Order: sequence, then structure tokens, then C-alpha cells
Amino acid sequence: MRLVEPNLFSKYIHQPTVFANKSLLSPHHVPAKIAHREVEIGQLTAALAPILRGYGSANVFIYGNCGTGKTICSRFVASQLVTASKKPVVRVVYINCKLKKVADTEYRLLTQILREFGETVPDTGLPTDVLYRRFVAAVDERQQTIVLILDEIDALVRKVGDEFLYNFVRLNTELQKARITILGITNDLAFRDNLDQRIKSSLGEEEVLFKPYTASQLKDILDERASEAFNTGAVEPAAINKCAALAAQEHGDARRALDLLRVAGEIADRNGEETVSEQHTDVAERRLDTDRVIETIKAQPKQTQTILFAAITSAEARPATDRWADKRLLTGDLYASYCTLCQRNNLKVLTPRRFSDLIGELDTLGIVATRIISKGRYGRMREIMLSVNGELLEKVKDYLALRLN
DNA sequence: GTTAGTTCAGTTGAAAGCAATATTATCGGCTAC
DNA sequence: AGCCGATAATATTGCTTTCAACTGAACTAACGA
Repeated sequence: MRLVEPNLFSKYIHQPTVFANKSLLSPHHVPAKIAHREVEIGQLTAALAPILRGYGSANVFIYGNCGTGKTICSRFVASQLVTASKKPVVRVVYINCKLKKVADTEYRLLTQILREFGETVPDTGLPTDVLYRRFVAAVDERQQTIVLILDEIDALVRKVGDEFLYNFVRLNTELQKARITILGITNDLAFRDNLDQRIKSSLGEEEVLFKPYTASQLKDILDERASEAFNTGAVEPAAINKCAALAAQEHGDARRALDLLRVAGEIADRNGEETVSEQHTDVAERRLDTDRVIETIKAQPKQTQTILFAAITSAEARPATDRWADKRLLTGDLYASYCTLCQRNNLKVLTPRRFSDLIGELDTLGIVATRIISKGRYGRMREIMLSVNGELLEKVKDYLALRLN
């Protein structure tokens, strides 16, 4: 007679959870109603409306920081457009230009579009003008309007220049029956200024600006999502307020707000608690911050990591005072300890020139803070301070120590 | 005490080298006429 | 002849180095009161 072993996972399966439907908190979830974007949606609709009357509509540019609902709203409006269109057929092609290997060159962009139309295109080999002809052939056989949503278009323009935009605009003169409307989405507010004059005049006819959400708007959004995503009463209002407030500080990023709330819920679950409280939100914020920093550091090339590790170890080697001034490193000293660290790891030692640039990069990433100081007769150099500290610093150090010595 | 000039220790910008990838061009083999 | 895939040739990138101009306050020395 043998006792039935309880499955290892059974305790997790039956563990109570605060979530009713966690997927509603995912950034990919498209809510039935998009709150607090009525104005923007209105502008967008007005800009695209001429399509339904058969006129080729103006091209539209959408600006706004990340997490302000640009993508969701444009997809929403585009889908409405498709359902509303009867006679002049409207087709929407959504392409995220930032995805590596998918649409980060003109060729790949075209390939991607052609595939949407069921054309088979080789990954490489054809000249781009052939692709343009294929596109014209595929599209022009009937009366239709193509709405081309180019998300993160700034990334593509930065990479391959703005020529391709001109090509697309020019296509309209070549097409007999079909029309193309470009809907460019970017979070670079200065994007338009950097475009070629020619393109600017033919492209930027309509602009919609997405402002960051305010804390109270974020709160509304969270309230609405939370009511369905969580079990009733499982989230304390204070927790939601905190999430909204924190995300509002970060340029009103709704994605951030939802992430905070989701992670807070996960933490509550793990602790076996029945409600999500403000404390959970605080922990969630730290978690997300830590993850973000660790992720960016992981993504850095080995040389940059080495420099950072050198900075951490030499900052620790300083006499144990709490004064900030004593944690400062100077370029020369750091370069020296970087050199020894490289030798110990059999890494190539970069020149001071490159070293200087990499320090600058760590600065822009917000991992160290630097400023240039002049010590008069004793030269001019950068003063470097670590921006991470405490628990996070330990984690970073541990990670780097695994890869280096 | 002021002023003009030096000096140091890197910082910064431009240009060029180099290796890894990505694109193009070319070529031989294969199939269908 | 036309198409295909493989391979060679060429271009593009991303990362670095080299070279050289630049920086700005501490330090020095000369100046004038």
C-alpha cells in the first residue's frame, strides 16, 4: 500500500491568487475603450477620414513619449477605418521598424509589406527597385487604399536615411487605382526637423501629438483594468494610486504603470497575501528598476562591463567613509585599474580615447554620473561616480564578477 | 593684488583601419521548352 | 533560354585606433601701486 505522492507543483496550482485575468495587464492587450485619448483619436480619425470618401488622405505623423498610447490608438483607429470602409477597400499594414531582422532596412521593410500582400520575396538578392515594382503590381490591381503604419519610424530613418520615405510618397504618382497613406509613429519629438525638406513638405501634412498621461488619468486607466484583471477587492486603492504616481513621474508612461501593478500583484501572490498593498508597489518599483539596470548592463559589450567592474571595485577600495566625495574616481585612476583588470582577464586594453567614450556611454545610460573638472595645473579630467548603490550595486557586482575576475 | 602666460591630464572631433556581416554579382548546373 | 542555389566579390557596419586641436583652472612670473 503506497501513499500517493502529492505533485511538486500542486501547491502552486491551488495557491490562491489575486489575479482574475492577468493578461489584461499586458502591454499588448487592447482594451475595448481607450481612456483619456479622445482628443487624439478624434484628430487621427479626422486626418484619415478623407480616405473613406475616396480621396487619398494626407500622411500623418504621430508624436509622443513611450507609453502614451500612440500604437494602440493608431491600430484602433485603423481597424475602425477598415470596418467602416465599404467600397474603396482599405488595407492596413502595421510594421514596427525597430524590430531587428524584420524591418530595419528599406529592403526588409518592403519584404515585410509584400508578404502582407501574400507575395513571396527572397530574403536577399533582389534590387530594391524590383521590389517597388512588385509592390505596385500587387497593389494596383484594384481600387484600394493602403494605410501603412510605420511604428518607431525614427529608428529606421536614423539607420538608413530618409530616402525610402520619398520613394513611398513617389509611389502614389505611379499607382493608377490604389493609394498609399503613411502613418508614421515616433517618440522623437524632433524627428520632423531632421527630415529632408522635400520629404517634409510631402509627408508631414498632419500631425498628432500624444501628451503624457497625468497621474489622475493613469489612475483611471489602472482602475479600469484592475477591476477586471484582479479579483474584486484584491487591490487596495492606495496601491493603484502609488502605481499611477510613480508612472506619472516617468513621463506619464502607461506601460510602466501597468507593469508596476502587475509585478505588485505577483509579489503579493508569492507572499501568499490576499490583497495588493502600497508596500507591494514599492517593492515592485525596486524590482523593475533593478531588472532594468541589470538588463542594460547585460546588453553592454564586454569592454564596457569591464570598465564598470573596475569602477565598482576601485570605488569599494576607497577608505570606508560615507562621504560622497570619497566615492569619486578620476579618469586616470580608473583607466589604470581598468588596464590591470584587462590584463588579468586577457582582454585587449582599449586606448584612453575609446575608454573616454565608453565612460560617456555609461553616463548616458545613467549607470555612472560624470562631470568634467579642471584641477588647474594638474590637468582636466572627468570625475566619475557610480549611480547605482546598495542592494542593486551588489547584484550588478555579482553579475559582473561572474564574467570577470 | 593684478594680469598674462604656462601647464597638465585628459576630452573631443575627424579620419582612417579592420574585421565581421550584409548585399550584389557571377557562374555552373538543372529544368522546361 | 530561364531559373536556382552556391560562391565569389563588394559594400556596409560597428568598433577601435591615430592624430591633433582644445580645455580651463592652478600655478608662475612679471607688473605696477
